[in-house]
Amino acid sequence: MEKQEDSIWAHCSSSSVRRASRQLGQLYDDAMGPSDLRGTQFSLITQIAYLKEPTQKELAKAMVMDLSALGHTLKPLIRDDLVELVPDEKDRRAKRVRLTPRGRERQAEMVANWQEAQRRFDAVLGAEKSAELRRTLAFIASEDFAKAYAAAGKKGD
Amino acid sequence: MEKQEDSIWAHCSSSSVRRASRQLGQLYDDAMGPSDLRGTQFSLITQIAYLKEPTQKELAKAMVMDLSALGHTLKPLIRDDLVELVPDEKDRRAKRVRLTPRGRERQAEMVANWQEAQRRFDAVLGAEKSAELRRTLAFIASEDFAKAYAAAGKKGD
DNA sequence: CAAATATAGTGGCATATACCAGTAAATTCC
DNA sequence: GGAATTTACTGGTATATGCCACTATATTTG
Repeated sequence: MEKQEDSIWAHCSSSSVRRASRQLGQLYDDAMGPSDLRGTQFSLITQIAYLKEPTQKELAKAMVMDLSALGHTLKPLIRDDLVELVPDEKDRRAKRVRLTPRGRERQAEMVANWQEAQRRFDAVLGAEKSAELRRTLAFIASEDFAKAYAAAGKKGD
Repeated sequence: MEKQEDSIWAHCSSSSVRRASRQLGQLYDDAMGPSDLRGTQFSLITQIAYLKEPTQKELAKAMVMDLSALGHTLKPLIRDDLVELVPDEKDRRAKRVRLTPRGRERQAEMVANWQEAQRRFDAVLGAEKSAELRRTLAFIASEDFAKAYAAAGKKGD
């Protein structure tokens, strides 16, 4: 009981993930070269491209991000004319997120840079472990995980 | 080559880690109960306690965090009298980070809450996979990893 | 030892991200 | 169909985190 000798990283999954995300944020941003686009922004516009004009709500859910956080994160991209918000036809509350031509262009340009950053990652960790890690993290980010996590607290809480 | 059909989460380790960290930030903060202390702050003061009065530089390194980012992050904790900065005796440039009595108290109080949050995590992912994940993430956060990552770019770049 | 350089921190600015309190539009319920 | 509720988003505030420029102190060098 007096021990708890080890660093928190050895025991806390949340802190471990967070710390790794700081390291990778740095490494990927460096590897992707001097672009005005951050790694976070690249993954965001890539997700927008993938979802093809999602509402903010849909995009936030895919990103596992708070809706208002997403709104704030979009602002610099809108300011720089990479993204625009267009009101939904049917639901006038909703606004769809769309890449501008410039946004599509920048996204496409960055793909090769991202691939290089990811190639390095795979080279260091190994393609197998890399893929396995992404699967595990995708599960952790899933709704199923969140539900199971909530359920695991029902009794002990 | 035209494909790239899958979502970015399936291919980008950095984005995957980041997205999982958002989810876990939420889940842990919820599970740790209504405290004025965030999960990030708990892990920070726990690391301070572990290192026993580190300099900001040392602490930043352990956290894999930018020195100035650390400085900013410490401010609310100093304001709330959980942490204090004391000039180092020998090197007057350096300031050591020390928990106040109140800080030690709050840290100790939160340990049980954190354990519950972590217990849930292990329950959902499985203790084995959980431990394995933390090992992988600790490697990713290590200097060895950063060096190997840099080296992996030397040729292709 | 004095000048040049390196190190530790600070402050300003920018993005990332969350919570909460609105606002407006849609949906549900008498 | 109009009131109550829910949903989608906005804006404000706070923490999280990084970069850069600057300051103060230490270390290295000639």
